[in-house]
Amino acid sequence: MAQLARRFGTGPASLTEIAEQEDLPRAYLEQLVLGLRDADLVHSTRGAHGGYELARAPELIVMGEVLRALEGPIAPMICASDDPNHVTCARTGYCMVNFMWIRVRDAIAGALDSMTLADLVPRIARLGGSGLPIMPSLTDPASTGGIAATTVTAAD
Amino acid sequence: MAQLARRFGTGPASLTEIAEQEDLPRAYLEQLVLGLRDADLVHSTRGAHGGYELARAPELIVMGEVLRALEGPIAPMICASDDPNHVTCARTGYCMVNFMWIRVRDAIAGALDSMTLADLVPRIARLGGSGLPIMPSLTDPASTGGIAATTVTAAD
DNA sequence: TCATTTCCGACGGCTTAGGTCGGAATTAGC
DNA sequence: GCTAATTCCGACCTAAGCCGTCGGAAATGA
Repeated sequence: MAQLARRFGTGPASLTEIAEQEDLPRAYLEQLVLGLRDADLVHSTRGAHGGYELARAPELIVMGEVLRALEGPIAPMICASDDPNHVTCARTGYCMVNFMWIRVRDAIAGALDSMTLADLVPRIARLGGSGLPIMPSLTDPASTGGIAATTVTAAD
Repeated sequence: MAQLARRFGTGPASLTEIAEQEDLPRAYLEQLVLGLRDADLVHSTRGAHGGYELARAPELIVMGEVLRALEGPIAPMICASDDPNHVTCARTGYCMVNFMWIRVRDAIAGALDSMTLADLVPRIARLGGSGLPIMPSLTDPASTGGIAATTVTAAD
């Protein structure tokens, strides 16, 4: 997704290209991108000179969507799944451990839903194949607050 | 740990007892409690009439400790471990994906470190073997904020 | 027509979580 | 001192999941 974000707006990119640049097996990428396509995060164009491209601008793709598309519902525990129609066990409602996991799950979802692809792939690194992306100082706690700290809605 | 919290102050409880009440295999509990003991969360007294008991009051045991004792360092990804002396991969520092996982990890740690055993095992359910514990309304978002919202120090 | 590329289902290996088993060390009560 | 209760500990087992492979069918531009 990072690769696709960098190329956003420049037409479809084939998996073979991405596989080379990211040093990952193409066959594996295929499998991953399938889920992303079903979640409408990427568009595919088949045939020669085809490939994949982001379905939306990086700013509009929250990492929660990406992760859910790749790994399924967010669930630190089976009994605390994101999935609206998951089977709740009989204890849910009075089980304290479940209560704990729900809070953890919401924390994860909150973090993920407060980041967009654009946050991870800064504009500088988008078109110029300059190499290493510049990132917000990780050690400075103040700077982290600057990233889309608004949309912390743990959907349910 | 919930069981031990309820019995806190009433001397050691044997695993056989707990296994019965919680309907879990004793042999499995043994394995779990070993980690808890090494982390100084429970004290053990060997021999007849021995057993385990909390090393501290439930109010002083944060769930982060418990989880770390049971499951190891908090790490949604190998490259984003809680463990101070974990091996950082070469990309750490400029890898955006790692950046994302770090934020997720901090969210998890924050949630876990803001809950204590006492929050999960309300006083009402401590001594009286009355059955179901009473829990703070889960559906009411306002109430969740009331639980030890202070100690959100993602230790590191 | 052909090379390129997505699409798709089946399969395989390795690691891990979750759990079992058997027996040694320790200790209270008799 | 004996015995029963209990922790302690290492070896073992099993099902599931992650990561990845493989082979081929369908679409499409040149």
